[in-house]
Amino acid sequence: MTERDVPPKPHTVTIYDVARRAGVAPSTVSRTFSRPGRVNAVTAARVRRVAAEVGYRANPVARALSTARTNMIAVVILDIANPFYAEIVRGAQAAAAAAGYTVVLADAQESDWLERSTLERAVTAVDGIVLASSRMSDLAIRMISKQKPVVVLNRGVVDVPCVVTDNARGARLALEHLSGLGHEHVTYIAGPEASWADGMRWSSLRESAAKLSVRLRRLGPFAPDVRGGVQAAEQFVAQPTSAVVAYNDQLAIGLVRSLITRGIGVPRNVSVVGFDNIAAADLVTPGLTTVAAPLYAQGITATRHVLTMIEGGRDRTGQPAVLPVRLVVRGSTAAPHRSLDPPRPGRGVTTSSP
Amino acid sequence: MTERDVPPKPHTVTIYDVARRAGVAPSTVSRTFSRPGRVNAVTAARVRRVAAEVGYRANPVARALSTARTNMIAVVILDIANPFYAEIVRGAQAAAAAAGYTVVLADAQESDWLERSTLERAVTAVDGIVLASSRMSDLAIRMISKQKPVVVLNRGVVDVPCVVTDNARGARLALEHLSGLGHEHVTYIAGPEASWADGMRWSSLRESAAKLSVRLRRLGPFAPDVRGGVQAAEQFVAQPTSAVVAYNDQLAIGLVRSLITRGIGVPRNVSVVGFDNIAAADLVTPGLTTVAAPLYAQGITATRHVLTMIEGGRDRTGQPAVLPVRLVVRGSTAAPHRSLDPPRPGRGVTTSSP
DNA sequence: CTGAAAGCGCTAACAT
DNA sequence: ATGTTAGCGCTTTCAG
Repeated sequence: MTERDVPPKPHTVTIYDVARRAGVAPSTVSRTFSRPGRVNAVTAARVRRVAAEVGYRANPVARALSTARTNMIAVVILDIANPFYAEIVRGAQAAAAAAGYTVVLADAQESDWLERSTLERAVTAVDGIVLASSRMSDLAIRMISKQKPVVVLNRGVVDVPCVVTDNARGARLALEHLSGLGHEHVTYIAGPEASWADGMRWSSLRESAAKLSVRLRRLGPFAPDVRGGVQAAEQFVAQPTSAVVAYNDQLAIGLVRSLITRGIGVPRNVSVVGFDNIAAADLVTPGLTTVAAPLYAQGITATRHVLTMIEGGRDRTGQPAVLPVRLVVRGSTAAPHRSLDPPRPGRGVTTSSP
Repeated sequence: MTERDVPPKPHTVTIYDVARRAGVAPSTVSRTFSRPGRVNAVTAARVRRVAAEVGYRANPVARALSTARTNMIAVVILDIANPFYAEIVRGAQAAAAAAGYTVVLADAQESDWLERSTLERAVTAVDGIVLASSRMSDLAIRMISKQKPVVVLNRGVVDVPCVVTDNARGARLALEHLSGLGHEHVTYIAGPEASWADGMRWSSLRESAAKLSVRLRRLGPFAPDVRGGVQAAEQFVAQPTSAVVAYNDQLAIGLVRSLITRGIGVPRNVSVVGFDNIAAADLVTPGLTTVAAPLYAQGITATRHVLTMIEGGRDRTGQPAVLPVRLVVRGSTAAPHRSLDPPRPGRGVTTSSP
């Protein structure tokens, strides 16, 4: 019934078909598409017309073989279900598209092994790679970075170009906000041990805590998702503080939800601030105060960077590019409720942990 | 300082290098990898050893050019930020990987135009395509389906293989559940007009309503996200019913949230059931009762199907494959609270809309 | 079972 | 500005 049952011979139209029908050499057809300007305007026009008529479509594979460029870059993410990556991917896609590149998304599903094997296959087929958070070792990353242009997001790896957010400033902003509100004792809900960002956030928090005279405590590590936040709540309620900073928004959201379920008010009894500013941060109740990361910009920046490297630009393996952050204040933070605040009143004075 | 500054000649190791070093013909090396069995066991072993030694890695592009198979399939999704697709993609990836294929994820960003242009480029570079919900017209889909194997998810398109969920049964289950609880008047919060699934759900709901003697009303269309649910709430509260069925979980979640904010209890005053059973359905409070779609299975099924078509299998363009659904009952549904239930008591008796 | 040779479709020097 | 001629790295007949 449909026409598609008929043609058993899907002979692809090649450059030669067009060349013959247009009365020019194959190379001219090629040039018309890949090197416009190096061909007479009217000839080019004719070629294009014929190409359109016969429905010619350049075979990207053949082109790739001869140019050694696939015009694809791989963006590796840890978990496609994590909303954190959505904006990053969008940015990457936008930057890539603008340069004529296609993004191949690889979901590592939080598995170091899967990430490596996926990359193993991909590395040969793409021109560059953006690692949007990686579970691989620095060594492994450095290794593949020797084969293809690689830039790492949200993590510092020696000898490999990186783009990170200003975790130090973010941590400071969060703590200053809390301190300004009157909180003197805050808990940090840590993310995965292997997370570079977690380390940065914690150490910056410690520094700021010292300066601001707030006592800081750490709980964790926890999985960086809502479930992890629920677990964190269990430990937290044992000896609560009036404020908490969580490794990321999902952890914070899980914590808040669990706290509320237990009858502990947010921000009435506990103020919570997260990191990242994922879309959900604005949807939960109360809205989550969080350190906003320029997700889209991260994707753009990282991708532009690989693109530059691909085009021959020197991989300025210097300091990582650091993107600015800002504090988005929503409903999850408020001045402490004296009655429930200091677990051990009269004792809390200054200093953070050593 | 690093070794990578030295080699200005990244000469790739080819089949020829291996062949020479192993003392066999290039074709033998090729066979060793692509056609094992057609080569003497010990020769093969030697080749493999040498290959490993020199770090040979087959160039997928060259292979693709000569075989006309890229071993990649494209999975097109509407919105990477929509959690609905996460599991589908996982399933697709699993099925693809099992068959030695790589998934290229294309995010259409809810844009018909972007979807088409992306596909335009991808179609030449992949062996098959899975359209996990598409905004394109049936005609456009049918068009590309003539160039490459395509299977459509969650939508019926004539002459194109599809895999859908049992919307009819899902709608029935939802309504039976509500009816069984004692609800006699339910509102359907509709999704996008262009959604095939929305049409199916609505018509099935109508049928079931007639049989169960529940009065059914429709509100919408609304964007299929949390924000849409919030909007729906505004209209809903004007003339509420004791129960509502939403086009999808996100809409339901937005509705519930908004209702609670307005002081309307769920399920105390209004029972809500969604569709899809996305991860968040189990995380919100109260948990969302929903018609669970076998997301992962959808991805698997659709992908296996394209794979079959790619391998030459006849594209059984018959009836769409329909996957089973089940009702997951959580906290968002309960027996109606007589006091607030029928907007106009004494009137509600039977029949649904025509 | 293994060699030799002919491309896959396109681009990239060389020539003209 | 356009035509010619080699390949890119791999698979695949076709012989031996």
